[in-house]
Amino acid sequence: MSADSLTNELQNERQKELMTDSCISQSQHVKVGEDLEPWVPDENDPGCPELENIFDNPWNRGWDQFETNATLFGVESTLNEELYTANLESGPQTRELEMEATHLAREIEGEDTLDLHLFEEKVNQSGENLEIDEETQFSSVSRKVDDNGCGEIENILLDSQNGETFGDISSTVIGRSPIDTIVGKNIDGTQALSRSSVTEMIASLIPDTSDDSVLLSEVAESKNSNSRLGIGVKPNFALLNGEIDLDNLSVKVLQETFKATFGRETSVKDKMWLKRRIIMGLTNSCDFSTTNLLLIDNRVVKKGKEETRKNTDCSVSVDFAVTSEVESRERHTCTNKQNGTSTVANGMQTQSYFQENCESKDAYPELRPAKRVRKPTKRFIEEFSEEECRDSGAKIVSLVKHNSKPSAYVCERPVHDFGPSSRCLLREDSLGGSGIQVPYVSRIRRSRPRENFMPLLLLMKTCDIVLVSLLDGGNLRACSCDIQKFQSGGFEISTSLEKNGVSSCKELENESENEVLKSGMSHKYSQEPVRAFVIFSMLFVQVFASSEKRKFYMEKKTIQLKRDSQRKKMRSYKTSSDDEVVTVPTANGGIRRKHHRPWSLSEVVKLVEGVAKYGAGRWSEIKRVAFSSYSYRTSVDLKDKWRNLLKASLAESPTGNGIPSARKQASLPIPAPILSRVRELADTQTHVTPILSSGS
DNA sequence: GTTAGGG
DNA sequence: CCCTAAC
Repeated sequence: MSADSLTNELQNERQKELMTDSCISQSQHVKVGEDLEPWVPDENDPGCPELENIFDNPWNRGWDQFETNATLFGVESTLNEELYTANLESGPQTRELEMEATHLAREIEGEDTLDLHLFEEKVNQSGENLEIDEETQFSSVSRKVDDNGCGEIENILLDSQNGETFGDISSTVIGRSPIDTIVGKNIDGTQALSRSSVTEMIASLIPDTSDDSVLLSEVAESKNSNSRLGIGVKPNFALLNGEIDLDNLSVKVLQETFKATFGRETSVKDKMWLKRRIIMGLTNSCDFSTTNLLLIDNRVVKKGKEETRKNTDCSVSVDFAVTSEVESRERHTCTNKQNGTSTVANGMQTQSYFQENCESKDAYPELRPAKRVRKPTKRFIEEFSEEECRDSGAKIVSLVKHNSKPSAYVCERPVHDFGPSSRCLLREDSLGGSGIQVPYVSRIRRSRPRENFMPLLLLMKTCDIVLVSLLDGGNLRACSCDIQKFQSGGFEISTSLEKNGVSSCKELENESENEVLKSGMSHKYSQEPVRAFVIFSMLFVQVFASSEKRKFYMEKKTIQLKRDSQRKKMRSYKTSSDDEVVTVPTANGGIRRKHHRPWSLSEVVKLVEGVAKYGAGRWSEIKRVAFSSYSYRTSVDLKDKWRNLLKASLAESPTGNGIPSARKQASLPIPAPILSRVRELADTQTHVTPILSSGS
């Protein structure tokens, strides 16, 4: 076959491929553009065996495949329905289970949805008019649904571009329920913020939109599902009530804690993993043991006996302190668990504690993610947070909107409130030009979460109540606030944002945006403001700010701290973290390695001495002996530093001729004597293994 | 849990 | 300084 014929062949082939139906039709002289008529089956023709739904046809009604099989072919069916379906055992529990199932079903069917489209469907069904503009209805991306796990990234993205993006969203959100959840814990068992006071507080916080009333009434009106909620196996966070440092726990204990937290065993031995999971679990779970009042996702959840309703008409002043971030993550685990453990069908008595957290999502099927997707790497998140840090230059407190009524204050607390590293930060770019300022959240570095988490945990424990705003998914922040007395007119917000080293937001990855934190410290309710640990959504703040209907007069105000005792407590907590988090802005504008801590000469000397004493490689030993007071220097750090020293010593004077390295001195130059000592040690100690032989 | 080595 | 395989 010649090359030409081959190409011809190919061309023909290609032409055939490119032939369209119309081309073919034309070639066969079929009229192009002829009106098409639908095919109608012949009325008297029963035999269309290829048609779908053949059994739906009238002439097939009542056709029994088994019967036909038996008569025609003499085949008896052995089908046993029970082989494929579970028989419900009738017993004492069945009744309850059925009732619960019915209840759940009713709830699911009756529940308001937060998904715009489902909402639309519902409204359409009920024949009402949906008063949402088309743009919102069809064009807006529904941020509520985090169905692929990317919402998190998205939230981070959103976070960094609040200004542009949020305006859009907030309008959508206002159309829905602005606040989803509040969680309160009563203080001494007799006095607690009542539902209504909480509701009022939220009512005050939320801008007036037509939907608010609906929502709030819903919040106020305790759902009758409460009874179901108190039961079941709860995570035992009593384990975490004391001053337990997760870092000091062994893997075994961590595993036990994990079990207590999640209600299941784990074989994972990775400490860090365990710690993170536990922390997450803690963050996300409801511990009813110390909580009398919970509002979860539009529902008031009450524990045990009736809570008192004393403070119905007190007003609230929120004093935002400490901000940190809670990133939403892995809430899917939660839902999955829920599906597995608390369905009625499996007859399990154990209700997963996820029940509380997730059942609401059952009511919102749209909230249930389809599948889990890999979460962004820590590096990714970190890079993002770095960008964010640069972008939104943190400012110290600021004013917000002005209006006739000075009802809200932005307050700044003394920096020393929660320790030396405290800072008051707000970001001003977050609210789409509304002018309000949002707490600036410092995202923290990837490792050593413990330093950040424990203070947060402890802070939380010093709080009297825990408020969780569950708005839209994702971007949650946590802070602690003082809530003061209510006045009829409104409320006071005094905001002070402090970074009290509680920056381990990342570790608090909230598996679900609608989760509950507890506060474990009981506190007498007195004239003092109630301390609240607040987790709020950035979107909430957005909504809050973007409403023109309710205006707030915010003013900068510094208040005196009232809680010396607490401060003392915090201070004592503080001592445990002797290594404060450092971010070093460099001269050329960037941010340096977040935790760069230059080695001091004395440290180097200590290290060299340590190596001389114990030998290179006994890093943990050296760490224990010589660096016990330097908690930020890990054995790995020592090893790294020694490696660098060795490199430096070799580069500096490989043969003692003292040629300075071409590499410029990044930090302080190591004195030659030390370097020579390093070399000396290296020589004497690495008799067998040649160190860094690759370089020479 | 610690260390080595790559990044 | 971080990460992680390997010990």
